[in-house]
Amino acid sequence: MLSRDLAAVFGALADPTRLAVVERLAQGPASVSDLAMPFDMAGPSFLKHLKVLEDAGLVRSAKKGRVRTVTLDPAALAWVEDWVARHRRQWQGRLDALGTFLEQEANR
Amino acid sequence: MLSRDLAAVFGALADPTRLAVVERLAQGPASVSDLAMPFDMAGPSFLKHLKVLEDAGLVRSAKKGRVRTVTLDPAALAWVEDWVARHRRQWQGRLDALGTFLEQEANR
DNA sequence: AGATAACATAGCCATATAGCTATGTATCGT
DNA sequence: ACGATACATAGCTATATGGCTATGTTATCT
Repeated sequence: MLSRDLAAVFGALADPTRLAVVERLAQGPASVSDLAMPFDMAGPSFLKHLKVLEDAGLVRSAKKGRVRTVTLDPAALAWVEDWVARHRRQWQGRLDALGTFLEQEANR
Repeated sequence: MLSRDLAAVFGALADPTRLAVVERLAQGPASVSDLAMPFDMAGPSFLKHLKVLEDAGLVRSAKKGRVRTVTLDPAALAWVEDWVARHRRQWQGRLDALGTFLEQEANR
């Protein structure tokens, strides 16, 4: 279904570097070099990670002068949270129904 | 930090096949062949996907006779939901703070 | 104007991933 | 006992991913 794009979002989060970048961005926007600083990684390698995050819709960016500022886009995170919450609830519902069933069985 | 394992969970969900399997399992446990049926894929290929899900802790399984039954493990999903919710909230807090700031500026 | 800074692009390389076929093993049905 | 069923394992292949260096482009600084 829509699982194709959702899979891309999960894929973007499936890497320690990108996960750390998202965590950092949750505290506010930052430039590319600020974001790259904590990582012992060549520039181009890091830029690829940013591209993955942006392609997945987790991040937006705009360039002013020679510095590009990156911002978290909450839409993708909201989507992930919603999907996970829905399936957790559904599973929880199953468990509750099973509990009721076992209870009924016990009272016969 | 703990990001390493969380990345593995995201990685397990970063594939349409595995995502669909999780969706199916949210409705209740199923055997390997039941799970595999919707997919036009060779048996061993599908088994690899199940192994990825199980290694990531998203799924548990037990074999009885010749059939292995697979069950969703809610712990990993809970973890994902918690992480996403935390960072969304943090980001939302930033936005709210910015709103307050702009409002104060407007009133001077 | 020239040097430096901040990305951006191109292209290479090693490993990981996702698929396959062929074959093996342990149950189950008759 | 024997064939069929339900996984499991081994090993191959093609493409994707994540890293690098080298080089280019566009602002900013002095």
